[in-house]
Amino acid sequence: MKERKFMMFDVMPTKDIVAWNAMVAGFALHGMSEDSIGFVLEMQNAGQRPNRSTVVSVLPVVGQAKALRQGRSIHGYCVRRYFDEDDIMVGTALLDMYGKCACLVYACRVFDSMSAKNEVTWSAMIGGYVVCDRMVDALEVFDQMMIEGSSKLASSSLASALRACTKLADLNRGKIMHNYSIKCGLLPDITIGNSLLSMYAKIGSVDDTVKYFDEMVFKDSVSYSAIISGYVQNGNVEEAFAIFRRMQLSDVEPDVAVMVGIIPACSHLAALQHGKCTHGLAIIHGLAFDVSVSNALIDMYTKCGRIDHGREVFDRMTKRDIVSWNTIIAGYGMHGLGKEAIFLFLNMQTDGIIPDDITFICLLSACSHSGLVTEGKHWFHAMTLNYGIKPRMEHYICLIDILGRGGFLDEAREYIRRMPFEPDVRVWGALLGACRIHKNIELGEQVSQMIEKLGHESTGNFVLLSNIYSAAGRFTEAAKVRIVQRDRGFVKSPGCSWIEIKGNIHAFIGGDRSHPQSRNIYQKLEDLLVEIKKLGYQPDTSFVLQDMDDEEKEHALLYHSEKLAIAFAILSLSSDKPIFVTKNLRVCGDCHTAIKLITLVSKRIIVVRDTSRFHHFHEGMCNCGDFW
DNA sequence: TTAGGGTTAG
Repeated sequence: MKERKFMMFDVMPTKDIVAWNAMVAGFALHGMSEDSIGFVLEMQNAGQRPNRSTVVSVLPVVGQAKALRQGRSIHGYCVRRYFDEDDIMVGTALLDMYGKCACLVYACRVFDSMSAKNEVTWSAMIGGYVVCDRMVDALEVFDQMMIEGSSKLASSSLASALRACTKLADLNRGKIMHNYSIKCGLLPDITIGNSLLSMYAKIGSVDDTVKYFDEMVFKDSVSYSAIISGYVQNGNVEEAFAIFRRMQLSDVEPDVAVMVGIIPACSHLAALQHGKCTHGLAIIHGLAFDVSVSNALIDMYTKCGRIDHGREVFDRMTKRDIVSWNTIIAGYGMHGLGKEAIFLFLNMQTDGIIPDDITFICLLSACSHSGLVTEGKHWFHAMTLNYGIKPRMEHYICLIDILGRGGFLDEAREYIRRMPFEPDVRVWGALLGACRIHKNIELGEQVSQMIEKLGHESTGNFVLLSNIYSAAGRFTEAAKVRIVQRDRGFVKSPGCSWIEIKGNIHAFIGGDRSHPQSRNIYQKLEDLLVEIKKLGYQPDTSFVLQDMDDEEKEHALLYHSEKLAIAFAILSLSSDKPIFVTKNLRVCGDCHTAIKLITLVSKRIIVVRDTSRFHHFHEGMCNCGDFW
């Protein structure tokens, strides 16, 4: 505010209400919420009474800052001065502010009390429900508006309604709105165009999306980021890269949102070379030092196996937000570096950032991956006692995971019993996973029954129970579980591992012989098997689900996708290069043992990312301590 | 006074 001394405003000999309001609106326009709100207080101190225009200028800023306390006091001021009576603009600004502050009860109260509403009022109410994740209600208000027909249809209302359809994955309704926007002539509106594109990319087929994208007459950076992030969130990573390349050939410049959309595509593939190229592009376009882009880069590097690069990006940031800290803490957790994760958690607070509920999920999962049972329990309780954050289902899942992996199955069961809300299938799933690790058949069966009662079986849980039986040699029961799984339509997705060599992704499925170098790969694997058997490797056939004879089982294990990817990497990379493999499922226990020994015979460092974490294999050891 | 794209966990 010091610079203000030099402003025109300060040199004005007399300041009327118009001048004060212009300043409030000016700060608001530049997103300077604190200054805008502060100025309203300052004008009152200077003896100037805010009028309707002041209120209408400052309320959107209050909403943006989610400053409910100030918003309520402004509301009180409006009531005292009768501004809220029959003034559509004041009423709309108030209800919009309440909506943005997630205070829907008040938003609705203002909305219902308004005797006259215009299209902006309806739009603000629909938007309020969308902000608060109440999509069904948002669409109900939209319908009500259409039935009443007293206001014209604002494109903002349609945009919010389309967003509700997207969140609800309601493609049919979205398509109806698409037709409706054509009828109303709203399609050329870029906001509507991009909302439709975003909807198709997030819930439609790739064909639908490309068709619509190609039909768009005008495309801006929002169009590109909408389609790219929509694709990435849906797992259509290749298609996202294709659109990104099209963008580079177009005259549209990438912006922060485009970069933040495409960077996770590299993380999905664990494609470090792609990630580095994208990082380079962000630097060229002057976007690499943006907080959100840096956050996405930290995430990308940690998920591509390079926690060191992630840390470099983190250390170089001049400004960090809560996402930066959560991302780096989660990164250390994933790499099994729990102590460092706790150290950073403490550092973030000295840096003035208050941990949120997500921070604790990152921290607890870090404790789980590092076997830090005492620390995990401590932070779970401290979260409520010292930080006032009530544990959600996700926090319980982490806690059960920590206790379960650590072998404290009874304690985990007790925590579930004492939960203040009903545990969902994921909580039971965490306990079932622990039963698999610690081979506790009795509890495993009980937990499976609980999961069945909930009626939310998933493929993963069937596989876990089947594994528990197989590990105990009870193949009849294991087979029964698999039959039930098949009859109920759950299909186990095939294990797939991939590796990036010189910027190309090579993917392998178990037993796969489609790779051009398949013969060499299988030969290499046979050679490795001979070598590691000399070191005492015995195939752990309990990880084979089928009741085959031992020789068959050994073959099924030998050709698991992660082993194929590693054999190919040893053939393709010079011996000083670490090998990074990514798998779409958890690493199998037998592969885990085999890979430890492979690091000894091949003198390689092997890093495997599975769905849960990173395994750093080096000199016959894995940093997960054999719990994952 | 309203509206389109983005990063963290599970």
